[in-house]
Amino acid sequence: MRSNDSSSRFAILGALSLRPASGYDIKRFAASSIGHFWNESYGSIYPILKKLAREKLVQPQKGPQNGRDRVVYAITPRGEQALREWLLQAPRTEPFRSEILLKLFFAGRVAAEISVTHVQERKLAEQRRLTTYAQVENELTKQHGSHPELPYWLMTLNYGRHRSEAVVEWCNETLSSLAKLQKTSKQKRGSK
Amino acid sequence: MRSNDSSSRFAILGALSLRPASGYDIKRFAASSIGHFWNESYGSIYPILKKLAREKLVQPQKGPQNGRDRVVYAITPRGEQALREWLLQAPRTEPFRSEILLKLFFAGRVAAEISVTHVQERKLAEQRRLTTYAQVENELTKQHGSHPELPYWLMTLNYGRHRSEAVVEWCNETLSSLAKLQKTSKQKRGSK
DNA sequence: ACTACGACATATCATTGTGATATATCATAG
DNA sequence: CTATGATATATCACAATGATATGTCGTAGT
Repeated sequence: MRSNDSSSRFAILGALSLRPASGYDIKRFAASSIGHFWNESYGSIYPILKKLAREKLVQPQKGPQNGRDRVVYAITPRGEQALREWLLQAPRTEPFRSEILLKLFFAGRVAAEISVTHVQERKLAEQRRLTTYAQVENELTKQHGSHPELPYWLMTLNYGRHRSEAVVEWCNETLSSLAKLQKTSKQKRGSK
Repeated sequence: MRSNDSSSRFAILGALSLRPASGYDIKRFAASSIGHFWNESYGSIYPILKKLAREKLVQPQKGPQNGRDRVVYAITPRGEQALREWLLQAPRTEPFRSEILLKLFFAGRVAAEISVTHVQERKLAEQRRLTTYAQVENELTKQHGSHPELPYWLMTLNYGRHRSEAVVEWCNETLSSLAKLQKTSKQKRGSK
């Protein structure tokens, strides 16, 4: 029955609590701001917006706003209330599904070099993320240095930083483990 | 068109590459072994098993095996080949959707105490995970100390350890940030 | 001998989300 | 004046979840 606990609707409601926006705007907001830890696809945004409108949690603003085919939604007081109520609930434990770990678990079936490549690529990706986080933090503090919500934004950024650093560290350890595995398997082949 | 790239089918194929198993067995395997980083639900396991059987990547073994309504599947050589091919492909970057971060991003709308509670609970959960990982590592090295794939299993465990440690560290930093926020907001209320 | 319970086993379904693609408009650079 | 790229909404097949239904079997307790 409970069809109102989807977190997506609250991500959208949250975006609208910052400023009125169209589905397209929300997608771009999701891609930039909260995009580091939250994704929304058009496939959910537009249906959810209509649903929220039916429930009077958001209001489509009048008329074609630009001449464009643009529907801008604004959050209603009821919507803000719903958002606050959701914020009170304990967040769900995030589902954790890692394909690289799944492959590593079964990696005995292929050459160790394969895993080395995968781990190296992952390491690079996380390092790129780290530089992105640093840039975002810089711009954020410059442009919104006194915004009252800045501390919260920095907390989410800090999460990403810790996470990526941990993954890089893990990559290093894993690469050295894999190197050892390669050595011993070469020894075996050599002694045959 | 490409309907053969679902990772779930390879998780199942991987499980069957260890030993023949029923859908129920696979679910239990997923819940224990790879369960720390991979979940499978009955809703995918049974349909996928049938699909894999149609594609001759697995073979249902003959007859009711126990008197029970049990269908045990074994991987075929073609299935092992498909598994190895999948292992060669670069793993997808794991989708990262964190509800606690989403709530934190919008947490300015509610009292800081709310966020404190959420973060504390998360910290406890990660600490519980860490003790679990330690136990699993212990049992694994005791019971399969010389298993050739043990190093790979330990790599996946090590990932979980790094990740949870990073989250605990983040929780500590976040809790102290939140404490500061509470102080300053009390000051404001006091000076009014 | 009976029965309640928990483990075993498969199946199904509504809901949620993704990612790709289709369609169309508008601004602007060449 | 036309090609391109940003803006904007919509749709769909596919994937996955998680809850629930249905039933069997072994066995512990009475």
